[in-house]
Amino acid sequence: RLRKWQERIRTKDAGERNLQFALSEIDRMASALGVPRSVREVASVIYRRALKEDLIRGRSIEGVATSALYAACRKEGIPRSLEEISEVSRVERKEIGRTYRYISQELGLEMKPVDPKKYVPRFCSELELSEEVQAKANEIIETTAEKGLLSGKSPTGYAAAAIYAASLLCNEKKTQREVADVAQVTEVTIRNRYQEQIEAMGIHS
Amino acid sequence: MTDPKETINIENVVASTGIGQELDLQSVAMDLEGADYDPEQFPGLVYRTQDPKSAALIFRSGKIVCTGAKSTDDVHESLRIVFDKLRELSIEVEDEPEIVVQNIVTSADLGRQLNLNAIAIGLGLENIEYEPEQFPGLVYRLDEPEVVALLFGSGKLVITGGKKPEDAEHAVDKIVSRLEELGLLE
DNA sequence: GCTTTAAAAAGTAAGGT
DNA sequence: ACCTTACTTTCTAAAGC
Repeated sequence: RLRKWQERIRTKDAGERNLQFALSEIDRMASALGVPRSVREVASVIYRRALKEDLIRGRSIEGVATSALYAACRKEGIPRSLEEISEVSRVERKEIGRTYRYISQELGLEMKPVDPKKYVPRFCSELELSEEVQAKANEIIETTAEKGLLSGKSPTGYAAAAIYAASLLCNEKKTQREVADVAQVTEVTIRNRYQEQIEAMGIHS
Repeated sequence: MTDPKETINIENVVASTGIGQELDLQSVAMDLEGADYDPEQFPGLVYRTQDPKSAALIFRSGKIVCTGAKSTDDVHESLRIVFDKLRELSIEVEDEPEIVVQNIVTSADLGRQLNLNAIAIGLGLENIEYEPEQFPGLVYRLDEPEVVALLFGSGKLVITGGKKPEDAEHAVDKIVSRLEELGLLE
């Protein structure tokens, strides 16, 4: 019947419009975050897979699009924290987190936990810290993580503390507040992680 | 070495039951002191017992959910108190309503620190959820017994979703042996 | 899906002193 | 800097939206 045919067209158009909306949202957020085009493409692929696997039912298009971008950043090794992602999305942090966990699980993305070292280059450049500080921060993260200090800790707070410690050790001191602001964590978290890290590194200061 | 099973502690028991009679919650709320009833917000009336400490959710259908008790015995004792309170309001309550335990939350201690990153890889990323940016615990779902375990860096863990106290013991046994064969304990 | 109730684990956060 | 309170995760039943 003609009506069924029209309905199919209408549905197809609606689906097409939704997909275009999702992809344009991914593009808009990716631009706002300043991530490379390759990440937007990975995010688009993840979104299309989620669509194909019918994972959007009961969830908002924007939520899935945002989560796909969050996952893509991690997959490409240039993670943005949920806090940073939520600043360019109209979906709240908690919803992005739970949607990400859902699509990650359903699509079998097998995402490894974020390595704090992945945040070092970006945070250090925002703080205008030298390569020497970056190398020192990476060393602190590597060494203390091997000793088991990383379990359960947020990657951003962990990276922030190591950067703070490295800036002190390299005589390029940044205050806890400055580091806390770029990493979007509190000074309390930096203080706590910093104390554990310098103790594990056997540094007196 | 202390057997992790010895460290198991029941933290919460959830059970459901019913008095086999419909209730007018509005009048129960009026007569029962300490009752919280806001049907606009939630259809159940909340009544808390002090000893044993628990919270009972009483519904219009006469069905009741009891949560917060530290043992199955405490669940029975708490519900006995709730039943008596309702009888004092001259509401008919069956002599011994059937009480079904729906969930038991347990905590335990493996006695050694855990490298959650290594455990996440070892158990298989497809079998766990570990997002330290969102929550410090690693979520591990077991098929037998059908429970969920939350593993922490300290070596402590939480087991939930079980219906019998033995479920937690079996779960701890399986987790310990799994981590041992992966060489991730000690 | 949400609403409410309880409880533990450990990390993070916010407000007050 | 401390302390307290509170939110994140997991589970489960109930009735209703």
